Amino acid sequence: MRHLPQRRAIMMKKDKSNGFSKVMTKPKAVSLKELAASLKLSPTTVSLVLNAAPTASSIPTGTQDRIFEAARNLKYRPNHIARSLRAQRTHTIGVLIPEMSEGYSATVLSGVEEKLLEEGYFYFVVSHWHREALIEHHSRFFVERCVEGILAVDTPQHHQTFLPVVSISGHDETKGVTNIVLNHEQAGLLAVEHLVKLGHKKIAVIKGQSFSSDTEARWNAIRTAAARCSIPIKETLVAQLVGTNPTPEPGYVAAKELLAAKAEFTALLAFNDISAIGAIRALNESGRRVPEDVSVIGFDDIYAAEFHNPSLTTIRQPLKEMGCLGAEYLLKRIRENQSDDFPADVTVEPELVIRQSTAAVKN
Amino acid sequence: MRHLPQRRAIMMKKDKSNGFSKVMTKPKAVSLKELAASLKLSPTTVSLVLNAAPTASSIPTGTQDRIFEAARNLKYRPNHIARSLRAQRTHTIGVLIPEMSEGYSATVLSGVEEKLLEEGYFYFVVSHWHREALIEHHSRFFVERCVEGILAVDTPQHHQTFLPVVSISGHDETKGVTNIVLNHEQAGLLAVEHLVKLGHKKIAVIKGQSFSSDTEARWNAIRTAAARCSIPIKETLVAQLVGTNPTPEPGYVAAKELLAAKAEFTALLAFNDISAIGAIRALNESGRRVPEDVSVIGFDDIYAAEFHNPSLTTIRQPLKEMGCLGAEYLLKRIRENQSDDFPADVTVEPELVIRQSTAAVKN
DNA sequence: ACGAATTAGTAAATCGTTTCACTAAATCGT
DNA sequence: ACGATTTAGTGAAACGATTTACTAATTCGT
Repeated sequence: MRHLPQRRAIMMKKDKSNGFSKVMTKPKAVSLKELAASLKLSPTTVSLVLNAAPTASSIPTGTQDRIFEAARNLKYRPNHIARSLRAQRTHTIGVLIPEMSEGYSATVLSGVEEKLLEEGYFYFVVSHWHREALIEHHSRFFVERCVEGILAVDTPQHHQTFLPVVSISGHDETKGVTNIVLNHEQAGLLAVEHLVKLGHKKIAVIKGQSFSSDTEARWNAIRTAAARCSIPIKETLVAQLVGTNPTPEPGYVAAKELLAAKAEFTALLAFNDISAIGAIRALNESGRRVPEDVSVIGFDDIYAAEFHNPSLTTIRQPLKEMGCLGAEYLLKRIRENQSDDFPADVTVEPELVIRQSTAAVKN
Repeated sequence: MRHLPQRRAIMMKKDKSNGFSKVMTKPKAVSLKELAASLKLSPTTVSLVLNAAPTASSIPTGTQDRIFEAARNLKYRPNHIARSLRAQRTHTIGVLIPEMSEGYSATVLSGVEEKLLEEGYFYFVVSHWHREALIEHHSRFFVERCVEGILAVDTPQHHQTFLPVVSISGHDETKGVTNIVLNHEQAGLLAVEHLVKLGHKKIAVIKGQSFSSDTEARWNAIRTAAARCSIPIKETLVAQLVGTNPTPEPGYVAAKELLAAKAEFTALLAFNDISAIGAIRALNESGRRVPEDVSVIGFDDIYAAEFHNPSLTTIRQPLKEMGCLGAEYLLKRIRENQSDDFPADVTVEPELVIRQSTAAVKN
């Protein structure tokens, strides 16, 4: 019995020291002051050298080397918070998205991320779920966190801040906001012409949700293109997505409506790929085959488009590139915020990707 | 030479005034000191009151009201950077993901975001593209930026930091890391039993990429479950995903391999939904129908699973919930970092979702 | 050999907040 | 009426970097 406690004590000790080393001794990051002290130099000198300030040219190479070496050995990393406070620059931007959906936002974000990391910037993302109040709320938090600019993705009417703002597919008319937008006219034309070439005359359209910022532009483009091709779109062949569900469900519902209206159509222009997928489901359920009975064309070219069954003919938006461009223009604005001649719009070109969801109309 | 500086100075001035008016007066956020000055109080008092510090109880209501009102009027917002520096708390965490873009990461992130915003935390996301060096690199940046913890999503072997770490589907054996994991045994069992009940005996399997942290656990679970059902998996019926392409393409390739091997199978267990979709494409191309000729079952239940054609039978992982849980446990660790008894694992339960990609075997 | 320029640094202010340690006046208990 | 407590605050030191304005010693040009 006497041995047992002892053994346990020993084990405990072992455990503890073990745990201690594991739970972290908290190797409290070394500060500039400590680094300087270890070198018997002033923080000033060390800072100057490590930042390669022009003033540091007077510090002899030997000293500089000592400083670099000590920094490496002690694993010194400047505290970004302190630096931000002093320099009034956080190298951080805020990104507003409707939601973390797999297709659209994620792809745009991947472009944003690539560009920003390249330039030493980090970003906060927040979703607003199409709720005005959340947009406002998050924008304020961004200001509080001292982001240097805001990138709004598919987010309309952004509330006024003094921060640089770039909007991707946002159609933000606010003065001073750069918009990264698709050439919608061309996109509409590509879509409609493709269907017309395949012999379609009765074309149905599913418009986007009323809150989606691309809805109006895309709808106008389609109408214009259709008129130009002398195939005006019939009122009865137009449905609209409803609700904030980011799945194909609203497209499914809209297509059901179109089918219920009993107006004949041989082709369907969906607002985007997600809704096209929902629409195809509805068409199949009603006994119509795609593309044999109805041709369906989507928008965006998200990953899912290629591997859906049937694979989707779609108007490709270069989403990742738009993310890159958005980040790029935002950084440009941040860096040259005295100048005023930023473009109000930067346009990217759509591309028709023909796959298996469209086919020539049956005679 | 003497004139040049002068002329440039004049031009600069013009430029500046020009930019100044247009770039919008930069309403430089008001600081605590300014707010205090406007009230003829000290910053201390104002800070105490606004933060509802216990000490502030001695400040009369009248003064408190004046302070609140002035804060509102001047739109005072405390500078988060300064606060972070002083308090040594940034209310920010870093999230590591393999890449932004597939269903997996985005869904997990939506859970993470929800939980974190609820608690007043923001997060940085970075993708590492499965590259060890990037994981290391980003982790260092996280430390530099003073994140309070790191959430690693589907990211194996995380390098040691002194920061709290929670890993989602990471199977990180490092002491002190909490893992949010699926009950893989159960998941494997659900999948295999479902197929067995449908009469399948020749079951093919597509394993995950070697770098994916779930690969091993899932494969073991499937093998164990199959053995228990007396349907051992034949070597020739096992393929593995290759490459980092986050689309269905690797699944397509793997299924092609299985088909080329000419070993008969009536059911296919894919590593995840994405690869199941690719596999179905390959099966269709080889003239096999799903589910009539081959049943296919996926994993994850990403959005696309429900609306794919045929819709995917799958083993659902509660991805969003896992994100929530990950965030929750990370915050718990951050707040109680003295204590040592955090669970090494938090297990969530899978769910069999039966849709149209599986059917009874033909006799 | 003398002033100017260069070399090798340092002290102190600053960014915007929080917080510890105070004070001076008013009020209270007895 | 007197010390103790409460009330209503304030001053100054952090947090960890950057940066401006210095100094003291050396070297240079002539």
